[in-house]
Amino acid sequence: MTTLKDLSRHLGLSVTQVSRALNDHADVSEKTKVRVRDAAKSLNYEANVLARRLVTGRSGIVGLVYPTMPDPSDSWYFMQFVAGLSKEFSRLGRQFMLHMPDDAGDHLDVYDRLVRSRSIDGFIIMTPMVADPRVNFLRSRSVPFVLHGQTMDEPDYPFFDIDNMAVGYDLTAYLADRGHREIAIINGNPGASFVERRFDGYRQALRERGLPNRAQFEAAGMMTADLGLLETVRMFQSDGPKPTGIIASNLRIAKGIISALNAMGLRVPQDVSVVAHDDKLPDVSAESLGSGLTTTEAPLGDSWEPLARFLNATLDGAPLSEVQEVGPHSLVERGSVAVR
Amino acid sequence: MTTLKDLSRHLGLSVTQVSRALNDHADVSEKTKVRVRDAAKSLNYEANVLARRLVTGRSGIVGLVYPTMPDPSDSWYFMQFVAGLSKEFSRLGRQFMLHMPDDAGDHLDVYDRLVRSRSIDGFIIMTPMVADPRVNFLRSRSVPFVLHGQTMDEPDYPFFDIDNMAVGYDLTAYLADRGHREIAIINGNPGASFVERRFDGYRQALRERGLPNRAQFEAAGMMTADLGLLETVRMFQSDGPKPTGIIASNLRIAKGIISALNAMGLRVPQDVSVVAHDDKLPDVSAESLGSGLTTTEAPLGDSWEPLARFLNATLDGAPLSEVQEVGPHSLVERGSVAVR
DNA sequence: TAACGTTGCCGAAACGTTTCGGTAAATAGC
DNA sequence: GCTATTTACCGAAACGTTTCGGCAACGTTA
Repeated sequence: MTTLKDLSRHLGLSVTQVSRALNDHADVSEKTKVRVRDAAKSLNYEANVLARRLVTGRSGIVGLVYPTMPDPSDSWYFMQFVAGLSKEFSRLGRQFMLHMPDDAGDHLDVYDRLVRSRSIDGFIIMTPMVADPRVNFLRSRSVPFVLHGQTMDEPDYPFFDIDNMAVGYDLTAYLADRGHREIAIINGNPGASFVERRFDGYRQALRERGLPNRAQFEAAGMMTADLGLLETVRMFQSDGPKPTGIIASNLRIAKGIISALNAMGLRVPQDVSVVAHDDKLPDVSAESLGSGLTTTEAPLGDSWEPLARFLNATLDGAPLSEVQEVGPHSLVERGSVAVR
Repeated sequence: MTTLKDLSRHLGLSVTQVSRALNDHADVSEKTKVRVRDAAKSLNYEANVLARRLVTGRSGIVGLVYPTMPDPSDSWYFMQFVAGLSKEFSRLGRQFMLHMPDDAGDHLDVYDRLVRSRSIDGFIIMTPMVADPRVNFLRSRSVPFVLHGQTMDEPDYPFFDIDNMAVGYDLTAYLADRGHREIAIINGNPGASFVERRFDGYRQALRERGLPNRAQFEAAGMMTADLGLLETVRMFQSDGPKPTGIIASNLRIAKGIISALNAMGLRVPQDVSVVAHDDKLPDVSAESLGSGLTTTEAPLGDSWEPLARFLNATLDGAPLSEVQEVGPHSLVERGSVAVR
């Protein structure tokens, strides 16, 4: 394999100058640069990344620690995410590495080891918690990272997110403004930041309109059709008021809600209205649920490009203002809501 | 960050001896080893992989170049594969990196770049072709790799595979031995080694029994339910003899076959018998197809452990005999075959 | 006691880059 | 014509490991 030394010998230049020429530094004459580049090409020279990494102290690799083995139904999303990040980073000249620890937990030890052995330059963090230990840990070690989402405090780190509070608010307001007074929400795992933000939006919309905020109308859990089904049945079988409108935090939950309503002989939207947030994953579509589901939508698939870009820019020293973004979402009416 | 030098100063030992102690070399006294290990732990020392890589010339990273963006229905399998390899390698002290090139093709250029820049020590190669250019390329550069499958020639490389010829043979023989004379097979993409081997087994079983081997009874394509459906319809709508037994190369194809038969008013197994190979993927189960499908089975999920182990051993210099294995498969009768 | 193998240790070189500090020669300023 | 600046280059150090060759001290053997 050709090294810089070979090249320098061959050209009658110092190793220093050859290195600087190839890296396009200012104090190399244009003529020499051309000469060096030609020689590099003809000698089939490719820089040894291992040596470069040692001296720069950077591995050139960014990582994602995937917390759990995803549910089979999440696998398409997972794959899209991994593939998207992988490609995006390779386009940006970095490598992306996935780490899947065996056991559950926040895996701070995994981060610690990766950081200490200097094998990872920066991290992508998915679905952050309200107070996320990973964020605190990486911040304390001043290791670069980018969040898919935000924690609850003012973000002093790079992130890409959608306005989940607005999502919760918009869906609630949509139902309320059409006369619904008893509105339930079936949300994701408690503690996850996006879940709490959607709850916040939901509560704020209720509060502003003087509508009741009932504890038994707030459900949370792993976002599956089963959750939607079970929680809907629970709400309709317990004593007290029944919801006339239900908000689902994703389409799988919505699917479960609709199954439950059908099973109980309730029609959508005549008896109960249903709205949901749609991540635009290919496993379920809002059109195909019932006779079309009214949703807020924001494609999850649009997130990896900014995430990769932001982490990359951060590693290149970009200021915080350039690596924070709240992406758009929109409301699409499809007729799963009746006016009361 | 603690370095070897810090450690050696702290212990009053030479850097050499500290390094050798941590790497468990023979010429370090047991007492010193313990002392060094304790100090390393208490000083929170973790070897700088970048330096180690430079001096050993090895990146410690193995790679998989995933050829295409998998079909959504393949994503669970893909994820299992990636997760399995990732974990397995991390257990073995290596890191696993996925590369997903944008465009289709052999991606020999991708392999070339990864090899030349010394960023990957070895590769896992999935679904090899009968004559696989990647195998030839890596062999010519003497880069270690392991095959999930085999090419058609005598394998002089590490691999894990199942006996696909036997799979084709067993399924065919099972039908033939129950009186079927017109047996069709719907297989995977032509050129893939496992596909051709199953065809070979199918043909051999027919030949040995003096049964006709009709070109129109051999179908191949992307292994989806659509393929099974379309090819079944084609076989029954064209002139000439109709199959009384159909072999599906996986359960998705089988599902399509059964849909087609149902649509045409044919019953399984009374009118047409169906058997399949079952990879034990969680999206379809042999039990739930029709009233239970007779299959050969070999869990794909059992493959990544040997694959990782073999590549790892190869990198550590293990002889070929220890890194080649043909895994088991079994035949499970479930009553989708009628005796004629 | 002399020769010899074993044990436990060390200094220095090597891996192939990048970069710091310095230095001649060429150019510019006045 | 003299000083100041710019241009183009170089030697050497640094990054943190692993490993090669050597070397004392010690016990064993004859």
